[in-house]
Amino acid sequence: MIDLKVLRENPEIVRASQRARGEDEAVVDSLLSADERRRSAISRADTLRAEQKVLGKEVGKAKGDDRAALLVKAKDLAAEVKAAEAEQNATADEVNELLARIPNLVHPDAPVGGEDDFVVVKTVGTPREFDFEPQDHLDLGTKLGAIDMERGAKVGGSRFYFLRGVGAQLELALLNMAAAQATANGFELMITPTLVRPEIMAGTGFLGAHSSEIYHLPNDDLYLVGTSEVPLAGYHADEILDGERRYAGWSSCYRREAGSYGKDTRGIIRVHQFNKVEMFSYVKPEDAEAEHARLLGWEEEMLAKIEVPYRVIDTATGDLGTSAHRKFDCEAWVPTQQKYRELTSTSNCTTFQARRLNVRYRDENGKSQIAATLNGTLATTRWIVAILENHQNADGSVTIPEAMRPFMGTDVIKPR
RNA sequence: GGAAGCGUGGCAGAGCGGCCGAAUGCACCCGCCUUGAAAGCGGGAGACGGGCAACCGUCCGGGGGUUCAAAUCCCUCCGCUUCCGCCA
Repeated sequence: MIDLKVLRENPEIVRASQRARGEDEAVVDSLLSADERRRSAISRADTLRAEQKVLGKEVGKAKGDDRAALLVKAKDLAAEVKAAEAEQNATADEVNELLARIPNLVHPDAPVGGEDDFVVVKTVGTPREFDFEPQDHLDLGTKLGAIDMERGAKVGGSRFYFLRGVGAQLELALLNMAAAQATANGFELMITPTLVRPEIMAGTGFLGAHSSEIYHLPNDDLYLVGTSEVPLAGYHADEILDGERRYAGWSSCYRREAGSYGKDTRGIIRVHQFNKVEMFSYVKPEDAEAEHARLLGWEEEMLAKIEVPYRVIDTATGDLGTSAHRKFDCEAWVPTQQKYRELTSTSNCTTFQARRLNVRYRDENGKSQIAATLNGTLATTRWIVAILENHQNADGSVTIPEAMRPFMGTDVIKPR
């Protein structure tokens, strides 16, 4: 949630952010008035409660007729307090409900617009010229005995797959390489729960506009996570940290992909379940922007290791997640699509998630402050697409990028 | 799945319906003492909300109830522990 103080002192910032996202601006004024009513309700209830406290003590001391008379007064006051508290709760609920509808404030430098209005920050490497007709990742993967889509569908339905043999090895090599890099860079490796409680899912901002993306188990009221960002953000909920923290979460991720019918139906680009190593940082708000640049740097370090051409984009405001202040994606070149496709995504969520989840840190003066959270992808199953297609050879074999060989144990994988 | 018990401040751990935001110990901070430290002595220190402030209010797992008054009594949900059963 956003900071109410910012809203009170600078509502125009919030309005501008809403405009940039293409979201409702009127909610800002509704919230301002609800906040005003809430504060006066608090003040009324506080005053009455203070009176009640004093009177209650007198009742305790009084005897006989005095006591009876005081009791009558106290009963009336109790009724007033109850009414005032009801008003306080009602206005607080109203504020919270409106607050929950406002996504994070966007970064002033983020490009304004929709999905296609991103800005290319840079392009690294050049797409390879093939002297043969390149195969797509599914043809390659099938012939290599790496991907079994048909049986995936038989067992789990559409958008499910088996990684087998060298495919499974390739994924483990990739994720292990990511885990090793993260550890070397000071991240603590974490294997997280992939089912979480509603408060945690809501706290990370995924139960708002994008809730249809999320699997829910109604019998247990648990949600399947679409990224280990969710459990890692919840990890320190209701805690006060004594410094910054960096975690690398390894988990399976589950996405319903509702509303993407017909999109990327071939292969493992868009699937219901995949694995991912995700970086997650807790830092002071003033360090968040610098941390965001560092996360992007570590993503690029990983991309360099798989030796594929890629570009970095600054995502447009309309395409930001609820919690994101700014987002950079790294997109790898996919030869058979003649397109760049997203491999990583790093978001600066500023204090938005931490405020909902009540994650704080102790500042130099010993005061508690809301922390900032950031996340960024280090590797996912989808990376296999880029590796297979970019490093394929005319005979259908695939050369393993040098940095991955120690993790893979071989230089090349061949059709069976 | 059944049964019982428990959930209090950074940690441990007291707590009679009003004198409880809460004893005590440890840890922490500041003094004194000491060449320095430890010990000892004295003092300080929770979180959140409202207010320019003095100050006021809220918070004893969450929510609801009883009562003039709830950490304390009742209901409910969540979590933890133990025992039994079942399954891996």
